[in-house]
Amino acid sequence: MVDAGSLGERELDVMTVLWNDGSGTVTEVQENLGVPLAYTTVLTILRNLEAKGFLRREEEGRAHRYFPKVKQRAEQRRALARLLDTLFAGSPEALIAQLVDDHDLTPKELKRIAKRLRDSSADDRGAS
Amino acid sequence: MVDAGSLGERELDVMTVLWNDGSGTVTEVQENLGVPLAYTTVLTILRNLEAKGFLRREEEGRAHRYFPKVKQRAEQRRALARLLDTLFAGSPEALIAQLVDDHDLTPKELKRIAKRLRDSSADDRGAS
DNA sequence: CCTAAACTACTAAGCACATAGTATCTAGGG
DNA sequence: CCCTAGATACTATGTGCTTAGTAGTTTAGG
Repeated sequence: MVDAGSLGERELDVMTVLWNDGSGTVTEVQENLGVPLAYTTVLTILRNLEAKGFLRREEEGRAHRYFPKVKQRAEQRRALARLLDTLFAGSPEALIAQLVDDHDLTPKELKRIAKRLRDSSADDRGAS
Repeated sequence: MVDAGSLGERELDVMTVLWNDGSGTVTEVQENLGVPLAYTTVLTILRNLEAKGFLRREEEGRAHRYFPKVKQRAEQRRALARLLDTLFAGSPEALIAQLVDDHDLTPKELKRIAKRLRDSSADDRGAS
């Protein structure tokens, strides 16, 4: 199958901890996970993620320290692209509209986003 | 497990066909799927989706016609919320920024979206 | 009436993810 | 030297998704 693309729910949780903290041992990850999981469960997930190329590992004393090998940015992009393709028919407009309609975006946030869009827009029209 | 929440990849493909067309028989769905799947495979997916409550079924002659029971909107919302929570730390801004930065958007689209945001913003501030 | 075609129901195999137990190793304190 | 604590490696179970085959039913045509 060599999907190598999609992370499972828990796998994603674990990756998120590592992205936030930069690195972690099994114990550290276990502690920083929202959900309570057995030590060995966390270890298994980490090993699976390593096998799939999402992490690398360094020895640290008698333990191992795990580091993200892929950037969160890359996963964000991948997941977003997939969501766009599947549920939103490839229309970013539809997605953003949904976001605006469904979420409690404050006017403040909206203004910031609108500004960002305007800036970006300007760039696209001919930066420098 | 009664997850009832997340659709698999193919399940989502099938739902998309039904959302687009309004309804479909096994053969119709099979034909409108991008991927080539055996008739019985499509049937199985449809039955599974029905069992999970995503579809309902009506007899039509000797065949069955399947209808979406959940709205695409609902699934969009669910999937978007989930993506937001997991990979984007609950920040719609970050998500939109990503969308913009990844240059999936033409200036034209950006302008339309910005307008939509402005309108929404106005609403929030107090539409007259 | 009988056969072919279309359709459904039942069954099944393969794989990935979630979860965790047992066995083993290693370092440090008595 | 021995034992305990902490760590990893190996193994295992349950579940869900994907894919599809086989058996059975129903309908239309000859």
